[in-house]
Amino acid sequence: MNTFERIYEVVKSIPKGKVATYGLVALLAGNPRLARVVGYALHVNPQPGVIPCHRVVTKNGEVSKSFAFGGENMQRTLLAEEGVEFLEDGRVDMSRFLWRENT
DNA sequence: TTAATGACCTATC
DNA sequence: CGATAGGCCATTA
Repeated sequence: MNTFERIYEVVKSIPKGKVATYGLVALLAGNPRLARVVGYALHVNPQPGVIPCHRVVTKNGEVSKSFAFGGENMQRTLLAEEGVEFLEDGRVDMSRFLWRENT
């Protein structure tokens, strides 16, 4: 199992209506320092539609600008459709929708 | 193998 | 609070 595949598995394991941070995915992937690699892995996104990259946000719950595959608004909309609420700052409500293993 | 890049995170000014 | 610098790991050329 390569690091990338592990990251993909983790990202795909993110339940609907919740969001995960790069650091969290990296942590579950094996190393908490893989945050950058996680972003890189999602960057290549070999399986769009299968990998909910829109559920991955930064630790601050903010969506990466470079992400904007269809506009930052797009990602927000997708998450909103899943039931994820947003703060007035335009960030995801990490305190409530941050994905956790034990919910 | 070396050098360079990155959808990050943390610390400091 | 906003901006800058450094560090971490893996991938790619």
